[in-house]
Amino acid sequence: MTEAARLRNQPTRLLSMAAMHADRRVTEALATADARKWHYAVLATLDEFGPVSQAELSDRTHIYRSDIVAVLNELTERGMVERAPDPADKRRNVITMTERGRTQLTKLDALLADVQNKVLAPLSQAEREQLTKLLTALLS
Amino acid sequence: MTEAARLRNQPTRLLSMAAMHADRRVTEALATADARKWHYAVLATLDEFGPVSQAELSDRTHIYRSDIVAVLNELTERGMVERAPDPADKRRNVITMTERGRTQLTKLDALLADVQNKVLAPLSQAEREQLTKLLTALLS
DNA sequence: CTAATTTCAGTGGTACTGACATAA
DNA sequence: CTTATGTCAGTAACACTGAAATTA
Repeated sequence: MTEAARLRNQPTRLLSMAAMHADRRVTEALATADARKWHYAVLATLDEFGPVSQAELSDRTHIYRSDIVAVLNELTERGMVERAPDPADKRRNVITMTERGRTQLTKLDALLADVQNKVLAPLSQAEREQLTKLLTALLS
Repeated sequence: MTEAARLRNQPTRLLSMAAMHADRRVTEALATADARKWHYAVLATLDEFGPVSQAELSDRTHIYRSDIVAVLNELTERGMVERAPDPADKRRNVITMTERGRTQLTKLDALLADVQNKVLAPLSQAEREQLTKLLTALLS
């Protein structure tokens, strides 16, 4: 059943649909490891920048400060990060990744690498680079 | 403040971010006309295919049947569509666009054309076509 | 009896706002 | 006094599930 031409011809709609399709696959893959996108973003950030405050985590992942709280609650429950008050600034918490978090991150990396391959399967290597270039330009 | 390299290097994340950026602009533009994406999808579909049932509307727009109900309630309140029982099949409703709906659609078309231009501004004409081609390939 | 249509109720991840207490 | 941080409460659009009543 065909879409209206007006809808088909909106580039932003095409972009949304492609993103949704890709996101569904990412979400499915992460779900097999009891994780979701925000969990990955936080773990990857902690791995690269070491122990940081929630505010910095928010700035680096672009997850709102108010939303970081719940993500960290979930990751703490799962034993993947630890939340401790910062002695140097009592307003802050210092978030540290645990060994278990590191193991999880490695697992999620593998799952995501697989998703990228599957999602980008219809494109050649040159086309993948072209896509990255074009999308990056859109965000500048 | 930089993102972790692991995050930057996920093409699906880049795709999501570009789509979100575009979607925000679309949403903002439609909001100035008291509309949202689903409203436009329904009006555009009615314009192209004439009066149809809610089920067909759902199939053509990819909005779930259960969600079409609320969208149609909103469009009916605004006097842009009319919902009448189908005499030929009493299970169905026939949805018809009103004159006011047609006027609104024209307005939304203009708003969206403007958004497409603004969002795609960083790309040349050739690049826009390339992007469309690549995104279409991702969806096949 | 089976299948399609509309509707309602509800969930879940994400994006985003506003307010508040605490501490710098 | 102002600003930053963490937290909570709540909203909104969207994607999706399940079930119920009606009718084909």
